[in-house]
Amino acid sequence: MDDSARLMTVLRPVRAGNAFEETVERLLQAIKLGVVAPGEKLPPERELAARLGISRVTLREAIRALQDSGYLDVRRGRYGGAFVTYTPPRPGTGSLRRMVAEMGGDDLDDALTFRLAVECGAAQVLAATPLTAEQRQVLLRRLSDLEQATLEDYRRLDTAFHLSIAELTGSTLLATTCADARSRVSDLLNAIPMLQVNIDHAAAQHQAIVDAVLAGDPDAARRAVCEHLEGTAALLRGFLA
Amino acid sequence: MDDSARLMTVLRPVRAGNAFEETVERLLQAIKLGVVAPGEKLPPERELAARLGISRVTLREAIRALQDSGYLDVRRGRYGGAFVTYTPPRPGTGSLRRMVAEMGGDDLDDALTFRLAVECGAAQVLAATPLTAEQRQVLLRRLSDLEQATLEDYRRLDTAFHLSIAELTGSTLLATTCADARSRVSDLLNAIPMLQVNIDHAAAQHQAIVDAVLAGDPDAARRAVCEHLEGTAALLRGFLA
DNA sequence: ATTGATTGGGCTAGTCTCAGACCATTGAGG
DNA sequence: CCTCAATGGTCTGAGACTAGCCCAATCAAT
Repeated sequence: MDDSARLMTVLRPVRAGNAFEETVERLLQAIKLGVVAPGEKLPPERELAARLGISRVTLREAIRALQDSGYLDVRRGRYGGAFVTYTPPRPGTGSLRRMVAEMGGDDLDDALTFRLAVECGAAQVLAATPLTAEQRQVLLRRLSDLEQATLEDYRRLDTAFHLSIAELTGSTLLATTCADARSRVSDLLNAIPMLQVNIDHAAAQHQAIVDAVLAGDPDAARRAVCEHLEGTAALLRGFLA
Repeated sequence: MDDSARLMTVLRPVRAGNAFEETVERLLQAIKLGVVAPGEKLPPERELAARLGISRVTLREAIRALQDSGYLDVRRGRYGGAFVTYTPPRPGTGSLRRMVAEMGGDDLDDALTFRLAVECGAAQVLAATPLTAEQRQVLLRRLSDLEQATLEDYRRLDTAFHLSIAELTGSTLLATTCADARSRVSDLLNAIPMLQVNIDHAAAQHQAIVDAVLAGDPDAARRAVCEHLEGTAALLRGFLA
């Protein structure tokens, strides 16, 4: 926490890896967050390369790697493309332990703290903002989508709900940061068995979050998100104890 | 806020620029945030290049650019190095308008919202954490440093105080995010004339933040940071109206 | 004055990445 | 059955970036 800590913070690596690695990471984020749902396809290579600001060659290497790993099914010709084949693996505590071991305990705490801070911050900001009728509708829509979700779609729609809160603030930076925070723990969340008790509990908390936001109560919104995320974190740690 | 918005969020450019540009940006961040104070020097090129994960050639190009722009004074030989010569320009509303025009109004709102969310989130998390005696000391030290600051050092120590809150949470991700958020508005903050009234007002708010954190009251911490940052944001917008 | 450690300055060969052009495959619509 | 638009597959030359090496300058210690 002294000045040298701040040096480490700011003078950290400029790049997380080479273009290929960063591209794989980004595509994996899109897939695992369900931004591109199973069965859907990525944008055409030319368009995607332009969006990501990389060359088609590099993009194709990344797509090839994900194809080899079983995340994508690439088809040629018109109406072809890179189709998402990935579905979250069946939860099991064994795989959870393995993933945490790979990640490292400090990194897990870091990721959970990070997510707690940015999601609480987003909810608080949104609750302090006067919302349009359209914004309220989006939020309620996400909530009802989640309530009617099948077990298959639950995680994806849960992600959509949480990310919508950040998106509705209108801050792109905040939205990308929340997406990043979520993706850092998404594998772990997917490994938690989904019990009906937990889902019901989560549903009540989601409702409380929406209520607080719509009521324009930042403190209540903060508390509701905090409670929800700490519940999830506790569940996670419970399977590790 | 529909699904296409989420596509834009996740499938954004992988890289903000080439290695040279990103390195210049990072060094500028270290200088403008005062992580390397005026008169101090950057780490030796070899060490710095290793930390940033780039080659010495690229680093030297970036340093050269900052030297040409008057941010650094580079001296050879033992006890040489790249010394920071930059000091924040004298505030003036004219330069502020120009900078905002360059930045774009939407980007300004984005940056301010982002900063509000992450700093409130950090303070809330820290207040919810049981602090060690050492952590309390660090926080109090930063506060007293700021209270005794000369006009010359005020901005730098104000930055140090705010960043310490995120650092004390122990989350590297949160610390880097807060540093990033601050650097996005630092030029604008530096352009605001510093009136004694505002400094006194800010001092009281800083004290309120520390009180809430030490008292372990997340809601109060959130409110205190929110009030403080919205005061600054209002001041900023005031000079633009 | 000499020496030695530390630091910036510069060169080269090799790898990564890119832009752009062209080829191959697919399938809907005429 | 043909055609054509959309899409993935491939190649090439140029530029960006890197690792590693050696040179040049500076200054405290001797």
